[in-house]
Amino acid sequence: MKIGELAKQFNCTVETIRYYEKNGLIPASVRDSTNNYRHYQQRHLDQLTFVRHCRALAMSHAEILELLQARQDPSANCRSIDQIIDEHLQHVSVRIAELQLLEDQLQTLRQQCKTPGSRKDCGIIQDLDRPLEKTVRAEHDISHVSGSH
Amino acid sequence: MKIGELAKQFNCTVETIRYYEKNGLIPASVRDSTNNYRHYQQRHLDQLTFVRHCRALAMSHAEILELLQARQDPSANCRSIDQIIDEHLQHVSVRIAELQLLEDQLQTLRQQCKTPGSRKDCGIIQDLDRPLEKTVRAEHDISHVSGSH
DNA sequence: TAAACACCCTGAAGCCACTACAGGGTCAAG
DNA sequence: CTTGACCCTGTAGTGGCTTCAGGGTGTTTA
Repeated sequence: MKIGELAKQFNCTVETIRYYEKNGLIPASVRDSTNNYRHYQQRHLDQLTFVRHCRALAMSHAEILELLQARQDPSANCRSIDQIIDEHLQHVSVRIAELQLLEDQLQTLRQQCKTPGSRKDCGIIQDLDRPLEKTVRAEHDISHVSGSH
Repeated sequence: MKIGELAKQFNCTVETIRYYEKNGLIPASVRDSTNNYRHYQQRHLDQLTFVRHCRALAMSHAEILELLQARQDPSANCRSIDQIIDEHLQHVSVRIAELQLLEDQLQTLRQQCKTPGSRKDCGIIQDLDRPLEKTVRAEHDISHVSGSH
């Protein structure tokens, strides 16, 4: 199976697959000796299924590489696998809490301007001109929607 | 006021301030003619307050630059300001919903391995070896914790 | 048989908002 | 006069791709 076909089947781009291969998320492909095209076999499909499932669960490549290790070693203990999932779940939960706090703050801000008028009287700009609350700054510091975990 | 002092007051690094200046988020600093050190005045403090407040609300630099435009033009209409906030709020809400879906999926996954044992029997790995549900893949496609908005 | 077009290759640069580092200059205290 | 804190510029790194430049290959159709 050629790379384009694989990409279509997995609903991603060929660049993504090449990128995964380069970073060891899927095994190296077999190359056609005449044109150097990549060819994929069942084991590639299986591992790509695993990887894409992990990515859909928002795991980082580092986390996925750890899980692949465990996956390849049947004698490994479950503990390390559980730990990765638990920590990841923790990241996600923290991120949700942060974003919910943010949502509240933005809704409050949005309330400052109920009636559209001139910028001079805009409560939103006036609000943003005030410094941050100490509490907010302390706990939350800076994060963004696309923020780090 | 020198850059280090400013950074301390705003609880950020000097590199961040230099970066903001380079990207037009704060006005160019006045330079000391003998040693080329940056010096900051009240207008810098005011604008940096605004910018840091926006960043604490997870706005992108592009969004902040738009708001700064409106801020500098007292004759501007409130509408554009509201719109930026509304759209940003929308991003945040969507992101929260995505992450909550993710959290559910991860909790379900975590349930697959209740008793620590050998990797051979690990329900988590077995689960990850299965392809994604079509519904999930379709609506959600791929995102990550630090995901895009 | 040749042109058109779809597909494949590599390697480098771009995205975002910083962060870190290399390699220097400046300044105040002891 | 040395130490150490601060400042400068410019470049590279982060993650997970995406895009682009500049090619080669393969199939189909005129």
